[in-house]
Formats: sequence, C-alpha cells, structure tokens
Amino acid sequence: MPKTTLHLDRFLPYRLSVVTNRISGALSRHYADRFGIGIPEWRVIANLGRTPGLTANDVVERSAMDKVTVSRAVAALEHKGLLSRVRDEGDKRKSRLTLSAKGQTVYAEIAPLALGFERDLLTVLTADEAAQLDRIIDKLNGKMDSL
Amino acid sequence: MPKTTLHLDRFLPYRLSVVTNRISGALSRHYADRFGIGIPEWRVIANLGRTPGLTANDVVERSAMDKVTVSRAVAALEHKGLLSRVRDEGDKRKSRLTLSAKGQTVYAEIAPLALGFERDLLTVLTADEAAQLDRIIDKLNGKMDSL
DNA sequence: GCATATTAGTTACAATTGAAACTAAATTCA
DNA sequence: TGAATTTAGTTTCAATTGTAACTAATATGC
Repeated sequence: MPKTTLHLDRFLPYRLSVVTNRISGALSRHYADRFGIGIPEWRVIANLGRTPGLTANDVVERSAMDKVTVSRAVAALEHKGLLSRVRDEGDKRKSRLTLSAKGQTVYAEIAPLALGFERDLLTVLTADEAAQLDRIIDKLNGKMDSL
Repeated sequence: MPKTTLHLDRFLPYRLSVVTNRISGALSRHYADRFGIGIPEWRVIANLGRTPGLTANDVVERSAMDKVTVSRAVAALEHKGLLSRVRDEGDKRKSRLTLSAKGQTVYAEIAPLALGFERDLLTVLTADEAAQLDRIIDKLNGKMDSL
C-alpha cells in the first residue's frame, strides 16, 4: 500500500537533501577553511585539473552549475592567480581556461583529500551497497532528465 | 584498487549533490509556484501538519534546518495567516505553533502532491532498490553523526 | 551582404542564507 | 536569594546565489 501520510523523515527528497547537505558541508569545510576555496571554485578546479583548456561553458555543462556561478568562480580563481584565461582565436567569445602552477598545486592537494573523504564515507557501505547507490543515482538522474 | 584520480562525475558527494538539487528543485517548483511557499516554509508546515503544537525549536530539531531559517519561515507563515503562535504559559520563551484552518488546507493540498511526486520518482527503482537506498541513507547519516 | 537570431560570458539586482550578536525568560549553584 | 549560565527566539549584517537584462561575437536566413 502506498503512503498516505507525509512523514517528513521518511520522505525521500527530504532525506536525500539532509544527508547530502551534511556531506557537502563536511567536505567543503575540509578544503574551504584550509585553502579559502568555495564549492563552485573547487568544482571548476576539479574540472580543469582533469581537463585543461575547457571553456567556462564546458565547465557549466559538465558541472551542473549555473552560468553565473561558474563565471564568478572563474573570475575569483583568476584573481587569486589559480587559473588563466586565453581568448580563443577561432571564436573570440570563448576563453580557454587552464590552471596555473599554483592552481595545479591546489588541485594536487585537494584531490587526494576529497578522495580520502569519499573513501572514508564509503567505509560504512558494503561494496555491493556502494555499487547499488551508484546505479540508483543514475536511475534517479534519468528520471529527472525525463521530467 | 582505490581511486587515485578525482573524476568529478564519479565522485559520490558530487553525484549526490547534483541529483538531490535536481530533485529538490523540481519538487519545490511544484508547490512554490502554486502556493507561494518556499522550502523552509513548506517544511515547517509539514511538521506542524503532522504534529501540531511544536515549538520553533522542536521544528529545528526535527527538520535539520537552521534556527534562523525556521524563525523566519514561522514569521512568514504567521504573516500569511497560515499558522498561529500561542505563548507557552509554563515557559514564556517558547511559543506553541499550530496551523490555522488556511494552513491546514495548504497542508492538505501539498502533502498528496509531494507524496505523488515521491511515488513517481520511485517508479524508476525496484522495491528492493528503494529499500536499499533507505538503508544506505541511514548508514551515511550514521557516519556523518560520528564525524 | 546584411538584418536577425543565437551563443559566450558578464553585470545588476533582489532574494536566500547563516554566523554572530542580541533580548528575554528560565535554570543553576553558591 | 541572586549572580552567572543556558535556552528560545529574533535581528543585524555580510556573503552566496539565481533571474533577468545586458554586451560582444558568431552563425543563420533571405
């Protein structure tokens, strides 16, 4: 029988939101404090760390962040000297973004920290549960695509 | 072998954050637009709908929301005539909160809508996956408690 | 070829948010 | 008791965020 009463602490969107915010918050405290980097900035770094030369728009598409958020994160990172822009000669609306040496250092420091955090988190799940969760998230994303 | 490269779109905290924000966003669009109610207000309503007479602080404890957020949501709901406060005679710092008739109507309209949304979401998961997900969320929350 | 539409990115503005400081009431304990 | 602490809730302030409007460059259609 389907639920007929709304029980907030049994309500999936709510439960997801709570646990996710706790995780994001804890993770960002790990690096925000130590490196003065916020979540959007960190996501830009993570993308450029793996794939240099992306444009801001490429980052938007990959990161599910807003245009404006990315624009600001890029500006902040440039200001801090963590990345540089090179105007694309073929299409002058775009800029190619790459981490500076300093930016790469930050990436190299934070990435293992983030992976360590994830690994620690995953210790409470069996390998099977972790795999399930991955599949479930994909399915939920698929559902959201079609909505 | 554990991961050694940070691949943002395989990184659990990130994946969770993306899917959760998509779900929360879609859900809140369902009622925010129609009822002029934001997420924090809705959460207060959901709590009082099931359990009238809670104090603001009770809501904070149950909802994982911030004190300030709850205070503001309560003030907004009172202003809109959706709830009323009655100063607790035993402890005059507290107010007992209850939905007005109008507030109960809103609750009665949104609750099934929210449950319907959840039900629709869950159609992409098998019963077993849904149960797994529930368990996984509990485990992750347990981990976050201990952190 | 030039007017129109689209795309990359930024800026302006308003709304949301949380940390910190605050008020008022209740509790503790010396 | 009554001074010091804690608790409930509010207010202030600054930071973050997204929507909408904008600029500049490119692509499209007639």
